[in-house]
Amino acid sequence: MATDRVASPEPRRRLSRERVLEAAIAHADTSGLDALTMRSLAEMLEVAPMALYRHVANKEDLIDAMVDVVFSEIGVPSGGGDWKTSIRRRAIAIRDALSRHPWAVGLMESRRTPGPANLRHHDAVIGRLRAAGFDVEMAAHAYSLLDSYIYGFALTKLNLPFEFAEDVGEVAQTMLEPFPANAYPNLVEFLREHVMQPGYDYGDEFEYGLDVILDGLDRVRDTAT
Amino acid sequence: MATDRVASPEPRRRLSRERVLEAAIAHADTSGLDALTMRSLAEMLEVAPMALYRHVANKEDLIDAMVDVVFSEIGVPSGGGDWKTSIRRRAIAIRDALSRHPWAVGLMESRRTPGPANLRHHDAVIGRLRAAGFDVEMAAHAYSLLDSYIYGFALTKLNLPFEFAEDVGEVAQTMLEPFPANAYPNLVEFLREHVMQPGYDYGDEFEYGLDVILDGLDRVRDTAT
DNA sequence: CTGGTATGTGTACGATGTATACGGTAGGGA
DNA sequence: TCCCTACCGTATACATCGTACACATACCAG
Repeated sequence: MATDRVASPEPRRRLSRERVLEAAIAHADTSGLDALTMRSLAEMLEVAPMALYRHVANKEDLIDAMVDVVFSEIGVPSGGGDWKTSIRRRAIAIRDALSRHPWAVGLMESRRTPGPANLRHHDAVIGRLRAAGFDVEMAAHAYSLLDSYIYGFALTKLNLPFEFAEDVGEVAQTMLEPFPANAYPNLVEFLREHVMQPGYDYGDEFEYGLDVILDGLDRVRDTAT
Repeated sequence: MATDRVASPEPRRRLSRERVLEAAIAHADTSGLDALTMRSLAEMLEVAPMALYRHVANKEDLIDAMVDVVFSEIGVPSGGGDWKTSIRRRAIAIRDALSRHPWAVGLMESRRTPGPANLRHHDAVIGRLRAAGFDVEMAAHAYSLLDSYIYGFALTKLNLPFEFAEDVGEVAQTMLEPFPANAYPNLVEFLREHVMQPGYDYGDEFEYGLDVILDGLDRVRDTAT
């Protein structure tokens, strides 16, 4: 018998929590959270489904861990410089992370057992706001406003029934088709004169709204001082 | 045989799309969207599960219709008066509707086949902004900013791991327990000096942020004119 | 080598959405 | 009054999901 257990071409690497997490995130990134079943994940890793349960307690625990990986990718806001610059950078880091990992939208704030990267992130942002001169209450206002906007933007963008200006014509067509022509004149004008224009990308709206918010917060911070 | 089919105590009302919708929304309101299964819904209505499929095409169609009911509850912004007042009222109407129907958060913007109430709502809001002097592009900015905030606030509020100031102590305790003491000093200060104060209600943050946004939009509208 | 612990497997169960075929019933024309 | 037909509710069944449980195997300490 050729029991060459050393030179086996595929050494059949041991499973680990890290490998499970990595595969789960890759799978969710490309196929969505619905497609992430314990069975499909096991197939990717070429193990039996139940093997996963030696490394994650259950699917909930798996998702908790996946979310914490996303938080760790976001990092924490840099310390020095203008508060607006560093908070702005954080907002864009979140948007980018959520655009890499769309499945995480709607999960980021819902973990009842937040991981260390999650807590570290919140701690750092609050610290940055406090250092910028926001008192505790104003920091709460600012944090709520910023995160509502950031996650809300990701949510509405994710849920947009179209992606690029090319599709949007057809989508709008099928959306409005079952209804009488001219039933929604403002909506039609809006779609035709803005959304369907070449070069339109809803994602561009993000920074505009973000700056309105940052300027508004800066103003109330000044008056409070 | 006493075949009094008239005076039967429970006339066994016929099913209808309206009855199915009403029951589905009531069930989702009290028990969440996860608990809304075709089987549990059928049980509420005292019919066999498959009876539902005479009135809704499938679960997706059911949820589409439920979302449109929520849109119809929100209504459309009033025509007259200050634009800020009517847009502010709309924002609060959405928040209230989503607080009655938390399951709808995350679904409102994702319907690929929006119902009539949905389209009517969007049409009216765009119309109100245009009438207030926003050009098409500025209306797009404003709409994106407002809705991102409104839905984002609902999302983060929904996902908050605590509800009232009483719970928050325990929740914070269990959240921070597995980590070294003083690992997250800013977070701890924030929880202790703000969130755990008597009378704290995260919901109160909504109007503060909303007004920052409305003032910001008013300012850019003025400069554009 | 030997024994024990960590890791992977096979099988099975209850829940879910829904396809398909069937049975009852209401209501309108004869 | 009777029957026919269209509609409405039912019974059964299947694929897919998360995961409990008992067993098999692989690896490491003595």
